[in-house]
Amino acid sequence: MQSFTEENYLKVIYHLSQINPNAVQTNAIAEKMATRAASVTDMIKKLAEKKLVDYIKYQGVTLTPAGETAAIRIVRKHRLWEVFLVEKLKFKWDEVHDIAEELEHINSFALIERLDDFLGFPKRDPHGDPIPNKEGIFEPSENMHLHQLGKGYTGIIIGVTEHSSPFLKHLEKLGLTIGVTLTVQEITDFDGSVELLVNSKTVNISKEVAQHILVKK
Amino acid sequence: MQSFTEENYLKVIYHLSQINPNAVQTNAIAEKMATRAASVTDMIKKLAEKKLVDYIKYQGVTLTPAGETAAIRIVRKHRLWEVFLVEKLKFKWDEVHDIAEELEHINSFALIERLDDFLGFPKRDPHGDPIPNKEGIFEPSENMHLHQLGKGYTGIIIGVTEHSSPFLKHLEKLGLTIGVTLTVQEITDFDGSVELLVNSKTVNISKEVAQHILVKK
DNA sequence: TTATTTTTTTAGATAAATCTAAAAATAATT
DNA sequence: AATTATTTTTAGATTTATCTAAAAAAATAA
Ligand SMILES: [Mn+2]
Ligand SMILES: [Mn+2]
Ligand SMILES: [Mn+2]
Ligand SMILES: [Mn+2]
Repeated sequence: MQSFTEENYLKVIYHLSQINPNAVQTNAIAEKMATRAASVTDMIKKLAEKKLVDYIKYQGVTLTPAGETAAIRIVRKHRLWEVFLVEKLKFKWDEVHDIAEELEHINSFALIERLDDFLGFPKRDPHGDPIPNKEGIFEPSENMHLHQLGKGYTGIIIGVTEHSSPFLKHLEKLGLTIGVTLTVQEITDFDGSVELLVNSKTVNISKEVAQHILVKK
Repeated sequence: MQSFTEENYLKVIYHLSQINPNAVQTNAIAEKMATRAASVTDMIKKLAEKKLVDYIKYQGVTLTPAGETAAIRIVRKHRLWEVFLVEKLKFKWDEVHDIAEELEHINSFALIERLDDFLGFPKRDPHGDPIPNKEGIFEPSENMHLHQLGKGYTGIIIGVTEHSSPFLKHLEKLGLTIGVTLTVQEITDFDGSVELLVNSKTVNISKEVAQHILVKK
């Protein structure tokens, strides 16, 4: 078993290696964990000792298969708890992250399997992120960022790649929530902002916002 | 805020001072926490520093009002989570304690209030223990141990004062679960064992078992 | 290729929670 | 009241996860 701290490191390394498939840098981990590079080096050595990461000095880390399994288990728990909080306890999608950040460390196999059952085996969390099954397998899906959808195309919002409360509240105000259908009317050359048609109304969003919305055609 | 460890100490001190209203002894805490007396002394000093306990060297500890409030908050969380695990996730009453022991430390006021709402504001946990309300108030109730009920009297099981899995499984096998009506037919002089009538069948239990069942007339 | 900047690691400290062994205080027995 | 037994505390270590400051390596720029 891992400590909470070790689990948080594993999850951060996992997420960073999703974004960039190369070895994960010490500094990148330090920033995500809001800690110091020296602390990261200490912890990496410990995780390497436990065979959860492969580590070469000055060359960053990658998860071993055991490390990835552990990381995915935590991601699974985090996302299932988020579904519980939104679906059952009626939290808003911008309120659940911090609580799930604690709940993900509760250590009981039976608990998470029963929770999954209770929730009806959901495939995505409230932010559209996929939930791996018991074996750690993600359902394949073809998403793209709204920014890349192209003028004239219609898509359905299936997720977001930014989870901060201000961003999520902003989307909600604009009516851009999961499952909503939209059409790209215009992409401005000047600043990359995007004009959308949503429920027969025109909505303008910045390039930055568009880059954090996932859609499928 | 308190650490998990501090919270566990506060809860143990609270429970011990319920059983015996005098100051709680260092050794009693050490036994319950499965730790050493020296460690308890260290932690007591820290809790006294934080004004959560009153402490006189060699004279044991008592909770301050702030300490009691903190302890009751943890008890509330523990018991509400147990209700969730049994009522919603279909765990057995002997399986929930260890999981609740972790969940009780999740730190979110909104979470516990919404959970309480979701569960329909239960008044007792799966073992019959009372759940304090948001303000820390317990509903008054007049229980007695089955052992003290007296020959010929009829009562309803409302709780247990022993939470180990073997004990709870034993009760279940005997049909002695919460809400069941029973009549005392005989109390044996020799060993204090009790003969009960439960659902028109005779059930014999030892004195030790009878001492851990709470009933009301 | 040399110099500069950035990244990463080491060395050494600190704080929290624990432990063992020994000393001190209190309680119980002669 | 003196002795013995029990309980509790102190002293000093250990383990885990941090940190700062300085050294070392790697990457970038001149
Ligand atoms: Mn976490
Ligand atoms: Mn999420
Ligand atoms: Mn606990
Ligand atoms: Mn209980």
